Amino acid sequence: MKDRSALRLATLQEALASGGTLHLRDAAELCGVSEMTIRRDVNAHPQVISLLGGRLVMAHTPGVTPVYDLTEQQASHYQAKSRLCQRARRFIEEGDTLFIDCGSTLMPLMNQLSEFRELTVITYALNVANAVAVLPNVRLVMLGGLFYPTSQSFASDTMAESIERLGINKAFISAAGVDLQRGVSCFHFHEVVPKQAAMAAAMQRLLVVDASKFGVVRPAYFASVNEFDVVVTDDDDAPALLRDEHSGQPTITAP
Amino acid sequence: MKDRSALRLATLQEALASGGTLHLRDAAELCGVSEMTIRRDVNAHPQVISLLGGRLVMAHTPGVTPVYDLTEQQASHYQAKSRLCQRARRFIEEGDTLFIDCGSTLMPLMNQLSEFRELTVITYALNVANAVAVLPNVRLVMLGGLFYPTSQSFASDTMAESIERLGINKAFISAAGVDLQRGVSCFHFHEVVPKQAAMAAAMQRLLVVDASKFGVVRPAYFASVNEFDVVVTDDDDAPALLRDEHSGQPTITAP
DNA sequence: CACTAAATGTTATAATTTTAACATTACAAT
DNA sequence: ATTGTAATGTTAAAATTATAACATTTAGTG
Repeated sequence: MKDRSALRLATLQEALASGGTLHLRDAAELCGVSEMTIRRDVNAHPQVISLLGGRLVMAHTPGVTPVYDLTEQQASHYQAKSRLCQRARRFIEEGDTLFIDCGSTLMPLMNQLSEFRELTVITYALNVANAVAVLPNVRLVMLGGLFYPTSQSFASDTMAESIERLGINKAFISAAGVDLQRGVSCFHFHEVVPKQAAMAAAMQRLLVVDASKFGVVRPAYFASVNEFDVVVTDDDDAPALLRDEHSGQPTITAP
Repeated sequence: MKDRSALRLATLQEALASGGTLHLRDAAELCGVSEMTIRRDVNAHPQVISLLGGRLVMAHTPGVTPVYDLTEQQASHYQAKSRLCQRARRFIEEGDTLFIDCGSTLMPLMNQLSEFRELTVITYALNVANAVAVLPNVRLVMLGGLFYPTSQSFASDTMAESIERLGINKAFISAAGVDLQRGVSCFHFHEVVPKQAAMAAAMQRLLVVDASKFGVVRPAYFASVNEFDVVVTDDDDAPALLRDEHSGQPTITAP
């Protein structure tokens, strides 16, 4: 017998390629077989198509949910990040033009932007862009270039001058390491130019970092701590860690 | 009473940001409320999070399924689009640098790029970028600018010159209307500049359109039919529709 | 052409999810 | 404090989905 199963799988994959869901009964009708057969097909290839509440969804295809369950622990980790961003949110005002850095730290902040009437977000990160693209009240400006998967962001040789031309109210910058002596650093060198350009162009510079980043140094240095106007953090000891004789010390958010 | 509902939504969104699913009971425990409350929260915001077989999934997040049901008709419609792109795929060669236009027509083509060893994709569309970003074998170049939700694409005053600087092998262009006399057109004027610039910069220009587009004229004209080297279509009558006395007639893919 | 084995279909049953109605709690304003 | 309103919780019933066991069909083989 020919492998009709593979043929059906291909049909269903095609149907789902653009990223929707297909009800089991429709899939069965589409393939001209019983629901049970579709069930068996799909269960035999969980890495291709998954069955979720009677509906077929792609498991892995570009732009589609890998269907696995988050543990409660994983989920609560995001809660902590979310709290950090709730502090950062207090610095945003109606009508602001915000520069949003790449990384996962600032993602929860994007979910809070729907509370404003009108904002503009400038970013060079794909994940940030996606989060903002669905908000009808936020204008999105994307800085393009070559894509770097590790940071989900773009870089180009013209990015610095593109940023110079923009009017930025507040630059929200994230980092992988913060050290009073050795400065603020990140993992990837391609992030340095956009970060520095945004800081130069912005009226206010905010560093958003969780407690785990203090005393850490990463490969790519991009600024000293006192170049920032505000440090937003969830670390109770941050004020002590960042105490400095310099006059240009940033405000540190209380825990 | 404070709006705890929005807070829970943000928490759940954050938990789901990396693209998994969260069981209703875990979501309830995570937020410290009953399952019914989560149900109500989620049902009130179907465009943010959907409930699918007792599990929460993002409706829109980066690389994640928008959860709506494909009808059988829609599903087979995608099959048609997919077939169209299978024809378009035959023009791609190993190592190519491709310009990919915005719209939904060319999305199935992105799913087929993993069959190549190495490619480069240049685009100004967010949905295309998301599809390509997950392919390890494809270099992605994004053209940024202000985001236009209707076409999920970006536009800027420097895009034309950005494209001029790029070396494009093949430009895959989509359209909303194709007419021999009135030319090739799309809905939105902001798409005109990138389309024209890409066609000018490319070594080969391919128009990819399904049968429904022939004889249709849309607001924004951007090219005449014979500016294209190839017309990829699933319309059997296309050769007749596009017959022309001009010498520069494009190749038309056989049905 | 009968035989075998795999694939598919059918049915009944179990488990789960959804819905609806109503009870309870929490908050705000007086 | 008291009351009204909105939010949340609880429960039971309905609808849906999943599983398992067994019947039937189909394709390949001698």
